[in-house]
Amino acid sequence: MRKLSRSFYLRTTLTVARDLPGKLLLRRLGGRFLIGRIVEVEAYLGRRDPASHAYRGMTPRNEIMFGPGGHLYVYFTYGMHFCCNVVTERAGTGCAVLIRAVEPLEGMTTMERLRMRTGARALRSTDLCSGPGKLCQAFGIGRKENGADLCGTTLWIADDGGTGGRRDIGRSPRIGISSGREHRWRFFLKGNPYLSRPGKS
DNA sequence: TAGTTGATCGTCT
DNA sequence: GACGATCAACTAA
Repeated sequence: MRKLSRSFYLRTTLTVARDLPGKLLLRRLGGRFLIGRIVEVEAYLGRRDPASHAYRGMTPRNEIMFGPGGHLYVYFTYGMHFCCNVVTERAGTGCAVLIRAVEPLEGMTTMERLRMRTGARALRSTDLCSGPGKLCQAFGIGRKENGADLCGTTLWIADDGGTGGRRDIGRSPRIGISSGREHRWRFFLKGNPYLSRPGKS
């Protein structure tokens, strides 16, 4: 298993987004490991993308997006949820990839405990990390993780050669976007039961 | 199964 | 002051 290097993240955002499904998200949390396979992501293309937080330029909230690739951009939304993004490309571009869903592989009892804290009731394994807000909760990702270096030792992404080639990757319009006409910038593992919603491509 | 709604607050206009 | 890259519970059919 190989930790992804900085050069992986510095590539074109759509390329990074297409390559992320199938990779492993790893988190060291209080002496334990949390591991999940990324199954669903969305690309946000910075200044030229009306749906991106970076569309109107840099603000105190989104400044991490304008840093170099390979860092985590975490933001708070709807008054109750966090979402986590992988910053891509070189500094100044404001590009990122939102991680929307993960298949839990290790540390599931810790994930369950973290998810229960804010009152979730039914917790099948397919409900643990099947959405951007859910996976942040399950992995204990919040304000403190904003700006975390994915080339560090507490939170990173790795390749275990776990899934096959690009034929397994589906593609569809992004979810929850209302501004402008939508692009097919959502990438997911076809037929995977851990998606935030069925992957029709 | 599809559609609706309340919770809750940081961010930007 | 309005709204959002969401979630879970609820209703109707």
